[in-house]
Amino acid sequence: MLTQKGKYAIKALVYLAERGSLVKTQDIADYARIPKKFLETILLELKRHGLVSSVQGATGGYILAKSPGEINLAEMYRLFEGPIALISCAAEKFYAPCVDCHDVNTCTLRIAMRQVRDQTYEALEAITINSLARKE
Amino acid sequence: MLTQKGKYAIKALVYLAERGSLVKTQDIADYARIPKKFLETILLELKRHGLVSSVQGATGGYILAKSPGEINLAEMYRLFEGPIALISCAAEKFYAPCVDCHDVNTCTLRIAMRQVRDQTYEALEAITINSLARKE
DNA sequence: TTAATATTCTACTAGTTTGGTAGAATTAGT
DNA sequence: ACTAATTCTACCAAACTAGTAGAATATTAA
Repeated sequence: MLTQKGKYAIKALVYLAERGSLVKTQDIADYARIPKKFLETILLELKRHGLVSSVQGATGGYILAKSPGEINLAEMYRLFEGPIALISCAAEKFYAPCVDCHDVNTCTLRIAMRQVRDQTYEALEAITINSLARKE
Repeated sequence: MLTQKGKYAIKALVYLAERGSLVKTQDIADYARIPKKFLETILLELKRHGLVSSVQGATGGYILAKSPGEINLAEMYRLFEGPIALISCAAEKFYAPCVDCHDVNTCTLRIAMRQVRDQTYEALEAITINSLARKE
């Protein structure tokens, strides 16, 4: 399951994609029903990762820094949740060997979990912020 | 990511499948490198769910209660980790509506996450304890 | 019948993660 | 200068994770 934080991050990006221009934190919080203070920390994190950019001051706010079609949920998952794989030795970006594994190369669980990861990755990668945004 | 507990549970079942007869907790713990006391609680949980059965006393131990081909990782995931879906409103067995959702029927995130769930489910369901066991 | 060895059961615990909040500092438009 | 926004650091309660402790019970073998 996604954390609330990860879910909020996705919803915030989708709303920014729908608006397409500078949006105040308060507006996002109201629309997506996210506690404003919590949303602030999430937006800062998104900014640090280059997904949004901000304008300071009284007329400031946030705006997408990348095309919404270029942000997919596999990337988002990794940012907020960590490895897509269910065990670290089956991960692509977060690979780490199992401590309790006898032989990494012949571990049947690792091989099976790698296939699960690949399937899940494909599904997540196919979903972009743009595909989630409501266009009218 | 799987919890250690869930991973241990799978490894224990796989080892029981490989042995095919009554096995002492200590043997499983040694082979699968699981803290024995922790493994005890896991085996009890597996027993309560009908996946293993036990024999008490000095020559006791655990044995699979179902055919290893009939236990798949989707079932195991649900027992030890919860919903396969990444958000509860996209879950099949653990469905729960989102508090912060505007309209469940048109929520684009729910629809997309349902596809992710379906893909992941298919992959997990295809893996059985038998397919993970090493036969010689 | 008693010692040995196994499962069973309940409770506890240290550490980490989650889902936030508080409050002050900074920035920019009017 | 005032107002309203972002930025930054620190904090916190509750839940979850990964176990451990210890006693009770069941069975076998001597």
